[in-house]
Amino acid sequence: MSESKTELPKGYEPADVEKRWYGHWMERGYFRAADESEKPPFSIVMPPPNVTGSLHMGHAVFVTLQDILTRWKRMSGFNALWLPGVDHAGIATQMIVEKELQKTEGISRHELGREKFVERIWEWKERYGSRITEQLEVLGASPDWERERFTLDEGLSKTVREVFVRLYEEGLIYRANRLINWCPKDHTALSDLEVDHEEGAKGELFEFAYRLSDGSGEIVVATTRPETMLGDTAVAVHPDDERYKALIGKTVKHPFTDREIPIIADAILVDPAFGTGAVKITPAHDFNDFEVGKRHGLESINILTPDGRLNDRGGPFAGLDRFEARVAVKERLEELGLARGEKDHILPLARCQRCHSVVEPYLSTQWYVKVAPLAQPAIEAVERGETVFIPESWTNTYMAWMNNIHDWCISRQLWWGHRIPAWYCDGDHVQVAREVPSACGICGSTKLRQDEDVLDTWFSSALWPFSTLGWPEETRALKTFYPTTVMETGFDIIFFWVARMMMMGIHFMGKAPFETVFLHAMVRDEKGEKMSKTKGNVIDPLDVTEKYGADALRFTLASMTAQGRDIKLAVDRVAGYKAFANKIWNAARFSLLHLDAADMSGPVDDSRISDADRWILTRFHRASADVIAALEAFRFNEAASRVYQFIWRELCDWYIELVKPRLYEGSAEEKAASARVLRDVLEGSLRLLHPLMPFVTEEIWQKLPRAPGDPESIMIAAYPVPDPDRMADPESDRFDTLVEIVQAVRSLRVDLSVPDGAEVELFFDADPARSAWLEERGMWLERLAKVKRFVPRASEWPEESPSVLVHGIELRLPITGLVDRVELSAKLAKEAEKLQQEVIKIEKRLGNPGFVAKAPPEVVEKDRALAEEMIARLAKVRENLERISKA
RNA sequence: AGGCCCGUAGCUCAGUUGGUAGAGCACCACCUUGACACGGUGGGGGUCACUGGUUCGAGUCCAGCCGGGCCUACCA
Repeated sequence: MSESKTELPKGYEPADVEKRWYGHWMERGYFRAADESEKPPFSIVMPPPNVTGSLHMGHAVFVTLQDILTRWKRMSGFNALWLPGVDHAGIATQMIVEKELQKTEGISRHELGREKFVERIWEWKERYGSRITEQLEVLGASPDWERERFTLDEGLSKTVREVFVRLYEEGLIYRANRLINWCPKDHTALSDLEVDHEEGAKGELFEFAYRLSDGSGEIVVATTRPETMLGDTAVAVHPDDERYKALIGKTVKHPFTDREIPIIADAILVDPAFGTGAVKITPAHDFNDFEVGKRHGLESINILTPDGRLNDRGGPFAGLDRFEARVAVKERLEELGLARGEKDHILPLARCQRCHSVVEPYLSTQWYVKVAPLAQPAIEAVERGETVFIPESWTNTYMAWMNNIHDWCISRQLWWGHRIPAWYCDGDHVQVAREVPSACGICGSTKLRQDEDVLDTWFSSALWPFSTLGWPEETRALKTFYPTTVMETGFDIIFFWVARMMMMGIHFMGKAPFETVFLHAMVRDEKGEKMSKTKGNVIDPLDVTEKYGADALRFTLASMTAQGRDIKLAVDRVAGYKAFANKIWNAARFSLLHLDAADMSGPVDDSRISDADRWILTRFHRASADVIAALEAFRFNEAASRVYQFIWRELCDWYIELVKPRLYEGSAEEKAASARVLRDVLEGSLRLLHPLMPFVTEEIWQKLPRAPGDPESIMIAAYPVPDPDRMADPESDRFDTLVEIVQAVRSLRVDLSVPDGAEVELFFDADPARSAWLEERGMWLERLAKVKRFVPRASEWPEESPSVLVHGIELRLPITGLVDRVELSAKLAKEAEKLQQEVIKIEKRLGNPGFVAKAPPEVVEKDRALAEEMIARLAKVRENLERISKA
């Protein structure tokens, strides 16, 4: 890094700067957190991206927000840990490698065999598994990479086994044969959450008749899935339905099999008003029917194979795909004269979240977690505020889910994942163990085979906050960082992940895994539509970063993260914040031309600095306080806009202009004092901004003159600490008047068509004290408002000129021949009209006895003062108008 | 069916105990002044979806209503 203050390039170019600094930070180990420290702990565990993932805006959001929090806390004196990791992503990864295998070698995973196939996936992981984390680095992420974990690594696998065995021993994991959601394409069971319910798919309600066995007639049922009738084992009617009362207890004859099917009464399931009021019951292929089957002791007939074809219980339809069978069954029923018509019907469709196949309710034996006992403490933890959701409204969502939670199907018929630590002997005894058992614990048989299934990927994710810290070992890191401070993630995985971490964390650690859960919104395109490859509206973070820099993207995402709102990302915005980085860059370029003069000995000497210096110091401390308050409340957009407003509007637009007279024309002493303030405020601004824009701030910071004790990187410098005395400095507020006068004069110049370059005489009318005050500060008016002479009213007074009032000081410029009097009159008339309206409004309020009597005195007082000022201004504008139109 | 969120300037959005409606971009006019045209200065633009209520006072609280989005739910 160059130490010289030589000219910086004119524009800020992020590309090389970002790469350079990231490498430097890594080398110096700034991202590391200590297992033990004097400093208070702050911890975030990163939501592990899928090993198959490539960077998208969702990642960019979490990286941005978590990195902001981590950098801010690190700078604020915390032992800040951001623990990174990667998820093995069961189905997704297996599918990718399977596809690759098929493509390159033309063989299926079955042909290769389980062991070899899993080896292939590991090879794939070694080659491509670090891509996603490398992409996170581009954004400036500062997690402690040395602690990076993979959900399938040795340590975490051990945690998973330990948890599984303990839960099994506690009776909270069990095995059962029941209906589950089955994906016929992926050949695996799915949890309820992995099924998407599609709204309003077009289908039809098909009606057909079952003939009564005794030949006395028929009963008509309705279905959206005619093929399931092959597995029907009852027809249900409502017990009070007069139409069918006499039929209850009779049987019907199945047209394709020899089965006799009973007609039963079930008041829970049957709605007499829907369809025909008679319902075919297929316990093996419908969740409701399964319950009916249990109530009435019906047989469950599975008619499907795992890949969604009709099995040999499908009679003449065996071998057909389920959708082919649907058509075939209908046709056959029609041929038999049993069809009774069909109606259009909107039906909900359940689809596999991964492959979008229509999911089938399927009878099979799976492993489950009994969640109710785990959910209760997790509910209570939130109720008593041990864990807080932000935005708060997610609390309801969490509660609603937890209060109505179903057992969690955790076994998956995949090869990639944590294999279930259960073994079966030839005597069919089950043994769940931490290590491979040598013999059956019940019958002593040594012929053992391990359960073929693996665990739901989310099972290991649920353990993330403590598995990554070394549990079940009682590590120092675990002691220091658990419970974690913040969980920052997307609301879409509140059930998948957050709720389950809560349950597991409390169960195994005795404490909820995080103090605060901050849920960010989804990133959409600028029109508010979900980004998707098919729509072609995906904005690639890497493209954006390349073009505008990581700082600009981060700042954009932060400034758009308002609580509870989707992030509608417009690339224009990013361009705007690149301009912001450039603005700071140029402010630094300017400053560096003068900072050699800065007096760096000791603290800032208030007796030597100017009003403007005091003013900006106050502003800086106020801005710092606001930014910190915003970050503490997770109001990222507020933090961003406040620091933006300070740096651009207050520091660049005002202070840099205000400090110029002294830098250019001041005495050496004045120069030294003001340059010091300029350095301090710029340097402080960089620290304030650093968590949001880490790169440009470091690049500039390194070029500034060091104060004694400054560290070697802004990353490890202290975050600004607002000083209450500075914030409350009354001198600073008095200076606001000068700012307003500058604005008023500039405005007058435009009104009077004074050419930009022309210097003017400023006439003013004020009490003696303020006159003196103003004249002493003439240098600023000279430079900022291009005033060449101050003329108090006593000497001359341009009677014909329009005037303006600023805090009781009346200002006038001499009128010139260039003025367009018609235009100016119109403008003044409009202004008068506006003021008039305001005055009417305020006077009406003040005239209301209720207001004066009941409103707080200070509010009334404020209004009175306001009315007075408005009236005075109105009078002035009217006078001006009269003078202008007369002349 | 139940729940949640949103509707404020042309666009994207702020607006935290109710007290003179804000920002960024876009737009108009002027300015290449010795940090920056990724810039400067000055402007225009809103009946805060709608209807009631509470209140001296409502963008802000309450009720209702319209419009948009999302989540949960086993209707054959």
